[in-house]
Amino acid sequence: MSTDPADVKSAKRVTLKDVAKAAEVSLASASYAINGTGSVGDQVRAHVLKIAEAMCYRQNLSARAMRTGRTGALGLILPDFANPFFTSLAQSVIRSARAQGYCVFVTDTEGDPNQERKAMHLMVERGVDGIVWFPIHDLENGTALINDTPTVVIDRTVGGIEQVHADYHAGGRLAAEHLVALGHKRIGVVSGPMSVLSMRERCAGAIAFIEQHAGLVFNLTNAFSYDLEADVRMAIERRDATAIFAGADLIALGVIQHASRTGLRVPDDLSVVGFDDIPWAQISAPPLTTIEMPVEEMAAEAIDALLRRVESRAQPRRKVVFETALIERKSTSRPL
Amino acid sequence: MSTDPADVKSAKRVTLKDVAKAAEVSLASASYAINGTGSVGDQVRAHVLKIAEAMCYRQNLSARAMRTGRTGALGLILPDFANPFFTSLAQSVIRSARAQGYCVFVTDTEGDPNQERKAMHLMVERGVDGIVWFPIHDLENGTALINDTPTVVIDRTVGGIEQVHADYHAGGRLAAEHLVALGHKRIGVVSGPMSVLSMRERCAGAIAFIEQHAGLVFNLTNAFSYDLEADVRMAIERRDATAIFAGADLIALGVIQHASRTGLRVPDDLSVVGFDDIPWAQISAPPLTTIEMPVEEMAAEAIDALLRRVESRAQPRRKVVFETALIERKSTSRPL
DNA sequence: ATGAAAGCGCTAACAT
DNA sequence: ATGTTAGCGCTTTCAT
Repeated sequence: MSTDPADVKSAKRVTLKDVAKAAEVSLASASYAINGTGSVGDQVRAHVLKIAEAMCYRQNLSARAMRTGRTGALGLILPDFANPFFTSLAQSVIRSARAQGYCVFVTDTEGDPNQERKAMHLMVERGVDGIVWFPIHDLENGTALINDTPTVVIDRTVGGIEQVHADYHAGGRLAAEHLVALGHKRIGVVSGPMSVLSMRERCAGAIAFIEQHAGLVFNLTNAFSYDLEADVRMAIERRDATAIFAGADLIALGVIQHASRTGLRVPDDLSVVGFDDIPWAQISAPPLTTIEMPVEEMAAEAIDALLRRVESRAQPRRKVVFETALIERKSTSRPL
Repeated sequence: MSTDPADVKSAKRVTLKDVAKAAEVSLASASYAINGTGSVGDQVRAHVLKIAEAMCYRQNLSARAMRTGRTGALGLILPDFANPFFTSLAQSVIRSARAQGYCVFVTDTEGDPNQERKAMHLMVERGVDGIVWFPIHDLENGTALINDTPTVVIDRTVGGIEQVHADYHAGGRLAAEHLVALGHKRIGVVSGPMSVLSMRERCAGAIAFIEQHAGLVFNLTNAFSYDLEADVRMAIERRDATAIFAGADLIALGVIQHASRTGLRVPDDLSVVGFDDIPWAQISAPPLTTIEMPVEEMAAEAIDALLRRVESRAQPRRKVVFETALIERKSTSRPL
């Protein structure tokens, strides 16, 4: 009579054993049928599958993990969720992983190396099959942290671990070339924190080209932030640069807004190039010209490399470097 | 001699048994010591802990999960990572969960109800202790999907499941009040997709107040997107509204940029209010006046409610509603 | 093709 | 306070 879910009982989940019993086959056959492994007769398989479906059977992946040593879970560790760059990356990683049948634990470290260490430990305890790691800083050697769990590092330089990078140096150069090609002679640089190699390289790439083909008017550092420090605000107000290369889009956006607020028109009075191509870049006013890295491809490569290591730990340790590209929008033009 | 990790062997992880053996105690005592459960002598506990540390012991949480029926993992399911609103929410959920010792599987459904169903199943299989769910649409009844896993829904209305909402109606009214208080008499509305209750309520709240205290010049719908549809672009260009309420910040930003592009100054010629207070709102030009919901508190409440249900399923099903607030920035002013 | 049974690492009765 | 031991649900070897 009552098919309603009022028969809650203790609501125990149905197990493979229940299915096997209901289907009147052995545990093994049920397992074979459901996983498509061993050998089972066609009608048996079909029958088991039907029963399982009818009983709403769901595998217990913890149990399976214990037997197989594989959890089918991956970990993603990144410094800060609030930063839009990491968000794009997270999305790509999660989707790539899903496409390969993996689920991902996501955690951020709030920029704190202590939390980072704890996060790594936690992932290992949880038995993730692999870790995609965007470290806070470059590291001499990261092997102690990962405890033999297959890991690939994105964007940073960490000894002893496979890495996926973009060609930051070339990217910086690309930005500078663009500015010089436009005819700019007096160019300023506002870098992000120089503590990470990827930032040093962007700026080195840009500066080398600028010094050779134009003039470097200033070279300042700012936090990885939309808010500008006093010295860079002053440099903008001094107006002796006709163009600025910013080491990150967030900073570039800050530059644009400070310039606008102090009466400089972008791009007429001041051209601005960023780096990263975060989503915000498209909706800024004017839309930001920037250097893009192929985030999606980098994420896919990270996952591929990771799963390759999961299959067989004896992988050569590689570092794959992706090309960057100039995305020309409206924040740059010829100097007046 | 060689203490270097060259003795890789088969690199088997050290188990509790190994620790117990090395510490010369029973498995149980080792477990007690490490989990701080049962009763163990102080020196024994200390000894076990030291050995475990020295051997780099890490619990196997799959095994523990199998015994205890608890995985210590939560699932977060949301429609779309690219949308900045979900990102803030995800960050808050992850941090709240971490504070309570939980790790979270994150997945997006790309706005596809099919993927949503699959995601729910996957979470159940993985044995998450609970699910924080931001559904794509409102649902008559969601109980079939969750298969008895404790779940709390955010922002949507789903029958049979605990919910955490903001007071959308009051928020919409707040926005309208602000515009009317500024002296606007001709106000337009650009809503987001009306298929979800939270959007219908925002707009209902705004429109009711506008019709009573000013004039509703137009009432259009747009996708949840920065890009504007033809009819709303035309409505803006027609210039018979001095202010616009947008059902979402993303849309508000689109309105601002289209207005600017067609020669309207914001806020002088056109005031714009949004809804959500996404991170981008602060950096738009001009910074966007908007209605904020307390995302962090909502996430914390969701996690709390969830964990309460995890402790004991026999919780009354509640719906908790948070207040919204007006964030006054620079996109609104008195009409000229 | 199918079944019986061992055991993954752990926790929690239960004995001592 | 400490030890012994029975499973949790599953996969997989080994018989049949």
